[in-house]
Order: sequence, then C-alpha cells, then structure tokens
Amino acid sequence: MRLTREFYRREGRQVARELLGKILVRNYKGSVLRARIVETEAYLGPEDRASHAWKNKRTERTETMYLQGGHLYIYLIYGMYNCLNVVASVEGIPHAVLIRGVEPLEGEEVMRGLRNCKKKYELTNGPGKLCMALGIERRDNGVDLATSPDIWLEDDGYVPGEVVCARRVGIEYAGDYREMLWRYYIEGNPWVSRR
DNA sequence: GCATTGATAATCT
DNA sequence: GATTATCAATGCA
Repeated sequence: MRLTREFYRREGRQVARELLGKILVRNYKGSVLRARIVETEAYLGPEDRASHAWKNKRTERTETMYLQGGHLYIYLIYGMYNCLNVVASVEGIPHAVLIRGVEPLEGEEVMRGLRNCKKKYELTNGPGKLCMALGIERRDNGVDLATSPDIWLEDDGYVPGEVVCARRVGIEYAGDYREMLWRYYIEGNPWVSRR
C-alpha cells in the first residue's frame, strides 16, 4: 500500500524512524525496482547545524525542503554523487530524511546494470550508491512521493527487528549537533552503510 | 590511505 | 558579475 501524505507530514525524526522497513518503488524505463529502506538520518532544518536549512536558510537549493512532507530533496555532493532525501513535516518547516541504505527486493539485475560494482552489498549500502542503482538524479528533485507515477513508497506490513540510534555520518562541522542520535538503522542488516 | 568533481553559497570587486 | 572555499561520498591504491 502506498504511503499517503499524512505519513510524511510529521516531525522529521518520527518519519525517519518509521521509514525503516518501508519499500522504495521506482519505475525506471519500463522496469519496476523495489528496495527496502534499512538506514535513515533525520535533519531538522531550523535548529540543526548539520542541515542545509540551518537557521531557516532559504536558497534556490534548499527551497525544496520547505515544501510539505512527501517531496523528494535531491542534491549533488562532492561534485559527483546524488543523495536522496524525503521531505518531512508541513509547509515552511524544513525537515528532511536522508536515505542511506536500502535492500534490493526486485529488479536487482537492472540495478547492477546501472552500477559497476563487484561486491554484493556495495550495490546500495550508501546514499550515493543507492541513487545510482535506482537511476535517481537531480532532475527528480521536488518530485512528490504521494502522487508521482515514477517513484513512491509502500508499506507491505514488514516490521523491522531491533532498531539502532546512532550519530550521523559526515557532519564533523556541525558542532553539538554532531552528537545527536538522529541516524536510525536495522540492527544486523548487511545493507546498512556502516556500523 | 587518497584523488576525484562540480554545484552551491559566500565573499569579493 | 567574478572568484573561491566547501562539501549528508565513493572507488581505487
């Protein structure tokens, strides 16, 4: 069942936690790709120094985060890689959830075709990797997961086992917010980017 | 370990 | 308008 608007219109951390176990569905050139979300991070705009929208900063890029929950926020990092975020909360409050790891369920051969990767788990165990595997690029920025025919999220009733809270990755510049345990992952799942 | 890469935002003239 | 510092990472050595 496709997740509806109300799922996304909540506080970022709650959305991040509940996105674990949900399925990311992608229509890619006639193929249906499905992957279960196993790792997320929450970024809470106004107060969070690690967020692009810290102190409610509004720029052309961050504008997407101010849309209501359910939209995709996709940006280029390190000049080479795309990162996929799900916008949370209501209009005007820039919360976002970074998807860091997914487990392929369907169309894995197509995903491997989009990426040159040798080891099994390296296909989708990182934010840049999973974007490549699912054919997600910056032109998908601003797409609405609640209505798009090309990409959306589903709930198949799966309930994650033990969920771990941890520090977020790659935000050494964020001062005290470095310490916040706003990263969530399913314990023991091999598609998590790092332990 | 370390090089890669280009959009973005801040800081200048 | 031009210049520069920075970066929610990856892949190869």
